[in-house]
Amino acid sequence: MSDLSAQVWAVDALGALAHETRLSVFRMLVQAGPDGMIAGAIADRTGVPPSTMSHHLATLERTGLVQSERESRLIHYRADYPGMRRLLMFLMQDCCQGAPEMCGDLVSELTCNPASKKDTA
Amino acid sequence: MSDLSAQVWAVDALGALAHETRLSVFRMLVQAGPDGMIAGAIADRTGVPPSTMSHHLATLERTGLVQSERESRLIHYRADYPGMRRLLMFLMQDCCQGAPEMCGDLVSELTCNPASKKDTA
DNA sequence: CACATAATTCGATAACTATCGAAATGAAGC
DNA sequence: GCTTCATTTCGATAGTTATCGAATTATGTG
Repeated sequence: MSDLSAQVWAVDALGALAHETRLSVFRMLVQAGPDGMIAGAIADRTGVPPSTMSHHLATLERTGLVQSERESRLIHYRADYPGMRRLLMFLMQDCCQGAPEMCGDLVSELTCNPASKKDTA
Repeated sequence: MSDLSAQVWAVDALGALAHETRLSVFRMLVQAGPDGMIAGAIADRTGVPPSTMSHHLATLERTGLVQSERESRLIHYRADYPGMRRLLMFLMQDCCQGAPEMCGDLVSELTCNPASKKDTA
């Protein structure tokens, strides 16, 4: 049962990331770390009008890829790490069936180049 | 340079998978293994008319997630493993920056539960 | 070459998604 | 309780993507 509805969710989550603006925002929020960013700052930094950005953020939140929290007048958005992890798990496990040609050694490649290319070969 | 254009490609590839029919087809092709499946069989098995399926397959192929090869009158489609691997790499490395909360231990979870849930918790 | 079969491309229509200004909501501060 | 500021919701329009039958191309067979 989990598999069919997992796919329905995955289609939605993939669709949420399948947009230039939304993918940039998600990456920006990953970079921003646990504090995330304020809605207005996200709109400013991307040059997208607030009402448009609000829709994009709602799309990302609806699929569980970002979370929001109001702090007085400001709304903080942050990347939802478990949500993204769930998507990666779906792709590797349910979709690719863990096939090593696709999934193998991915993490060790990351571990050797942890999120920056400063480290020389 | 690679990062900006990698994102443009990723948006396309994510969009290719962000469709119920196309995601099912991709999973079906992973299951089918290296021989892949014939176009008509894919259409039959999903109940989607051939012309519609042809568009979906073209979308998947355009983004490098499947490959096709003609064998006389039949066209074989197969999952493009390096293409999917590239997408997983993008998501883990460029998008998530290898953050362990999202990317950590994914492969070991796969290794312990290789593509089946028979194994109890 | 006529024929049959596999698949694609064309073309029109329907369905969905994106965009953004204007109006509404929510939260403070005076 | 009026004002201001941050953000969302509404609503209309534009743009993109999906769908599928009909026409076309590619390939093999008698």
